[in-house]
Amino acid sequence: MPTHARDRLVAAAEQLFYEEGIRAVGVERLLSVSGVGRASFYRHFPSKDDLVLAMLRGYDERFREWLAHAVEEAGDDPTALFDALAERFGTSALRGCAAIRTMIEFVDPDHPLHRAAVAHKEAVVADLDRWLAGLGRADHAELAAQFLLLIDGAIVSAVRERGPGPAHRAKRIAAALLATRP
Amino acid sequence: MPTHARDRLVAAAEQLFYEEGIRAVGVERLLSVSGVGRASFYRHFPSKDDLVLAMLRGYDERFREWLAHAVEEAGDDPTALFDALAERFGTSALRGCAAIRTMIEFVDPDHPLHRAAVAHKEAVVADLDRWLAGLGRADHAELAAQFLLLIDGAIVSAVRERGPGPAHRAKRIAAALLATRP
DNA sequence: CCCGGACGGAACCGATCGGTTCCATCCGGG
DNA sequence: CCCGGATGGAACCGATCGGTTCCGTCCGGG
Repeated sequence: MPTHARDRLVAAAEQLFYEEGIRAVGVERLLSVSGVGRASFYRHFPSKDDLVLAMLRGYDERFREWLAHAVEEAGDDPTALFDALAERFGTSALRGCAAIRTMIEFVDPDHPLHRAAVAHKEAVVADLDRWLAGLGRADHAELAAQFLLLIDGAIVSAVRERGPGPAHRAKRIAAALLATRP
Repeated sequence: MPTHARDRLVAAAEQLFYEEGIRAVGVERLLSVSGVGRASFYRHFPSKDDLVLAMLRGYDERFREWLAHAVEEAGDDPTALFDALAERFGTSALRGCAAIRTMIEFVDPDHPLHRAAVAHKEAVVADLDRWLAGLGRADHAELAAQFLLLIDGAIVSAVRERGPGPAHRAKRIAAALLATRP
């Protein structure tokens, strides 16, 4: 339990936006769940969108760190990320990826929140590219894009299927891609 | 230009919900764009959600027909669907897949609109399964699920990348999958 | 010609939206 | 001890939300 109002707001935002959607959650709910006063909200964030932005920043940081840890733990095997994904899919109420959902809820490509979500995905693909290049693959750039396509496909599939199935499926595809020489 | 109020409403719904999102478009906008009176709206649809449902039904029908046509035209080659996808991605403002977006905007798995979107995806995977089984693949079920994962991954990628790139990427992956003997 | 169904316009409803303002309180450091 | 910054509560704002109701009009078939 964070003590500062700002931290409590971000925590409530992460939970509520993830479970119900951004447009679906009003400021009122955020206040009652976080226990923060209305005035304090707008002292810390000029608008609701800025809170969403803060939530996205935290998501970007945690998710990529989590991914990197999974890959590193497996001896720099990028396909290990799908095992980590499978584990995550197995837990309770999966609701997809915060960035994908933001990208889709704010579908206008010029919207700041859409752009922030896109930036997260581009950062992930850059991470993937580094790991795949580390494997000595000449086609690391294409592979990185393919891996992100598999990750996003697995996430969307998992929202509807529930369970680790889509992650295993994506891993099998990824392994097949790595098995073919470039 | 459909003459009947109901058809005009569905047409406006398809356009507006696709371009801006379901929650983002109020009944007011639907009325002014369609030129339908408020009373007529609720004469044809008990609620806004029912209009969304009607829109989804139309999307399911058209999209699957379009997919089937693309596959059939290529001599029953299922990977041809990615070429059709690439063509679609190349045009103007791609905003993703109506079903994925509905599934994500109404993320509660028990919500009728979420369920309807899931049903569409399950119908697509059933179509894929038939085509792949027609190829004589023993692993047609797994392949069908993999193909849908690739389709959804390509769509999500395309929302952020714009252009046919993700579709070509997905096709290359699909071809690699078909190249490996089961 | 006239009747009835389909329709559009507008007023209206309570609820909620995101956001502003004022005020009382609480708490820690000087 | 006391001051100041951070806070929570509540009233209030205009706008919009989804939905209901009534009424005048238009148009085609009997």
